[in-house]
This record gives sequence, C-alpha cells and structure tokens, in this order.
Amino acid sequence: MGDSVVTPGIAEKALDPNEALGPQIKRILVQRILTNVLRPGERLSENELSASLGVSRQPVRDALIRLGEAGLVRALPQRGTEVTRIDLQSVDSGRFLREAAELAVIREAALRSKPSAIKTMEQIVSAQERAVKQEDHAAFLSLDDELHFTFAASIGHGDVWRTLQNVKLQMDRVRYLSLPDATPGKLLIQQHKAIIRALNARDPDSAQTAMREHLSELLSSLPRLVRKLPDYFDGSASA
Amino acid sequence: MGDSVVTPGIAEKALDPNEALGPQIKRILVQRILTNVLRPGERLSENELSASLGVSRQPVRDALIRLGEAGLVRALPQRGTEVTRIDLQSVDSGRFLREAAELAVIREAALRSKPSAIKTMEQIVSAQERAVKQEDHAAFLSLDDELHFTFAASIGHGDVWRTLQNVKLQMDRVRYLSLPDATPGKLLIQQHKAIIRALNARDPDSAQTAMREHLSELLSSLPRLVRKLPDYFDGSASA
DNA sequence: TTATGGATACTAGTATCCAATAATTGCTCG
DNA sequence: CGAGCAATTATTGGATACTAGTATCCATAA
Repeated sequence: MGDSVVTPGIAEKALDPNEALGPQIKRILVQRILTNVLRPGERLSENELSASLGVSRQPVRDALIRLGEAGLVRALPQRGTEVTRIDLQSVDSGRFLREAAELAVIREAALRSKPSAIKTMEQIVSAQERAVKQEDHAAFLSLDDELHFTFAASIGHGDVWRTLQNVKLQMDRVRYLSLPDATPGKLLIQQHKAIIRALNARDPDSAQTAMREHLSELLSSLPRLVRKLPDYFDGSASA
Repeated sequence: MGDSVVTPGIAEKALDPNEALGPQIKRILVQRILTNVLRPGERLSENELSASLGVSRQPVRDALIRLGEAGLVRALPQRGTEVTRIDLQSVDSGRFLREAAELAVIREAALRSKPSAIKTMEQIVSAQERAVKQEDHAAFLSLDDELHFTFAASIGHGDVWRTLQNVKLQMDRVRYLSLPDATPGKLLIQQHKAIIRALNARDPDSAQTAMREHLSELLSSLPRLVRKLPDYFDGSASA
C-alpha cells in the first residue's frame, strides 16, 4: 500500500538556538502534518517529540499549544495529542471566507493597485512557469502563496492574507493530498494570467470572474479524496 | 487622569480545576485587555500572574502563548510580555476582511436562510432592545455577537464567524474604548432591523446595503480615540 | 556629562516531580 | 475457552526549582 501521498523535498533544518524553540518546532510539525508525514488521527507524545528533537518538554508543549490554536492538533487529556482529521465543514467555511476575501481584494486591486505591484505579480507568474517546467511542486505552491499575498498587499491589506493563513492551512492539507492528481499547473497559470490581465485593464468585474473561476479549482479534487481516504476526513457523509 | 474608560461589570469567576487552566487564564486576560484593565504597552510578568492567580507558571505561559497567537500580547525576550498596542493597520485590514465576509454572508442569507433562523434573529434584536433600556452594555455587545453569528449560521457557515473571532478581537478593543461615546444602541438596532427586513424580503442587494451601512458605524469613533489616547495605538500618523 | 559597574528582574529552557486517568495487559475464576 | 477484574503503563496537566543570558536601572566615578 504505497499511499505515501507526498513529495517531501522540504529539508528539516536543525533547530536554531538563537530563535525561540516553540515557533520553530511548530513550523516543523506544520510541515509534517501538511505533507502527511504525520497523518490525521495519529497520536503525538510530548516525551517522544522532545526526545527526538533533543529539547525538553516545555518548547514542545509550546508548539503543540500553537498547533492547537491553528486547529491542526487536539489534546486528549491523559491520552495524547492527536492530529485532527480534516473537517469538511471547516474546509468549506474556509473556502467561503477565502472566496469572499479574495473577491473583494481583487476588485479593489483592479480599481487601485499600482503598476509596480502588477509588475511584481507578472514576475511571480513567470517564476511559476519555470517551476512547472522543472516539476518543482514545492516552489510552485510557495509562489502561489506569494502571488495571492501580493494581490492583497497591492491594496495595502497584506494583513488580510496573513489572517487567512490559519484558514488556508486546512485547505492546504487537502491541497498536498491532491498533489498527485492536482489541477495541472499550466491551467492554474493561465488563470493567474487572466486575473492579471483584468487588473491591467482596470476591469473589476472580469477580475472577480477570473478569480472566482480560479478559486473553484482549488478544491476540485476534494470529493475524490474523501472517497479514497475516508479516514483522513471528518464530518463526511459517512452514514 | 480619570480616563478609566471602562465599565467592567464582568465578574471574574474562580478557576475551575476540572478544566485546563491555560484556556481559562487566557479568557481572563482577554477580558482584562478588552476592558483596558490591562492597557496597551503594559508589561505582564509570568511570576506575578502565577502568584496572583494561585497557579504555577506553566498554565500562565500556556495562556500567554495563546494570547500571542491572537495578537493581543507580544513576548519580548528577556524583558517581559507586553500588551500590544492597537495596530491601526490590522484594525483596518480586519474591517476589510470582516466586511467582505459579512457582505457575502448576508447576500447568501437573503437567498436561502430558513425562516426559523430569521425568527431567531428577530428574538435577539428584541433582547437587544431590552438591554438598551436597561443600559446593560455588556449584554448588548454579547447579543450583537450572537446576532452576527446567527447570520453566518443561517447559511451553514457558523465556522466563518468563528474564524473571524481573532480579527474581531482587535476591533473589539476599539469598541470597548468607545463605549462612552459609542453609536447609540437605538441606531444600531434600527440597522439590525433593516437587515432582517431585507432578509425577510429575500432582497440580497438591500441586505448588503444595510449591512454595509451598519458596519461602517462600528469604527466611526476610531479617529477621535486615536487623538485622545495616542499611546494606545500603533502605526498612526503620529509624525 | 558620560561611562562604568553592579544589582535586579525577566523570559527561555531544563530537569524532575506528582496527580489523575485512559488504555492495555494479564490473571483469575467460572 | 471466555468473561470480568485488577495491575501496569503511558499520557497530559500541573508544580517546583534551577541555570543561562540579557535588558534595565541606578549610583558612582572620571
């Protein structure tokens, strides 16, 4: 059963003693959860983690608290801390919220983003084309984040994208699972180009239309995944 | 001088040893920050807090980590933990995000919320009228939350409102500060009624218009506050 | 006025405890 | 052979005491 769904590729850097350990460990665990090295339902032990990371329990607890606030993990008293299953309800609400936010952002951006910001966007998309050619999934996804952040930043609301991060984490879990049969990068790039074209044309309506179409792609493979990996999900129509 | 801007009114319940202490302490500190018992820039000491609450440092650190994730507090290495000043930039981005979300919610609600949900909304507004008569600010604000949650819940996206909580915390800080010269409750209630009227009429456009007008009221006193209490804010045009 | 040095206070992290409880294991008894 | 019970183990939540490193404040001296 070779369903190791993931292309890790992300190096695990050693811990930097000059930076607080808690946030560093959080990032490591976020990576492991997103890439399904740690799978939904799996149980984590504070002692095990602290031993394997070579730190005490304290910073591990710090990290687990943060993960709990982000909804990636849940503490079960006297039993352990388990990786949450992907809650379909909150994925859907996340999609709703993100769509509302991004549509509002892109409308504003069409009205008043500066040409220099649009230039940046075009460069990011070019970089994405290179990433697709080299089949570098990780780089592609990270550029995708950067592009959407730039949309928000171009109207002075980078903070909006930042506060959507926790919401996006849940969507990203789905996204990493779908990497094998994801929407082809070429199509996503075309959609990005369509959005930027609308910005250049200062046409808010078609910018929104293009964005809406783009976002509808993001979770397109979700139903297939739920059928293939029911144990990873929660709140599905399992009845 | 006598700028204790607050009507506390919120009893501080004793700690319940059957529930994890960290989240409880977080709630207590959130209340103190929102009500300006703890003021922006003020420094918290883990030792002091643990002594005054009668617990060890561990659950206090737990609470401070959570507050840090919510952006209400910032750890200064080797110095202390300070209550963040209210960042005008993130308040504005919060407003933007919330407006985008609530406009999308209310449009959907006009299209497909169930009559029973609308009934609930009407009851909440009635309760608000009673709260205004009794000048019970705390109850009014809490009913306000409940109403907006019900808007989202009526289209099955209660989670949206839940994920907006952290954003709303920053806006709430402003809100509590403005209690003295806030928008009169009667006006807010009229706006609520206008929104619900539009839902009953299944008219998404006027629902959105009414909501937009309502939300624009929320931060109306912000500029005045920034002038009166510049120390509480960050990123203002102080130059 | 400026610099220096010391006292102080603070978080970050480590290392051990203890308490309560869920899960598991193994034993006993029918 | 199976059911029920008791002991064991592993877990988080919490408490306590300690070290390290650093920022801050203040008095004193040049």
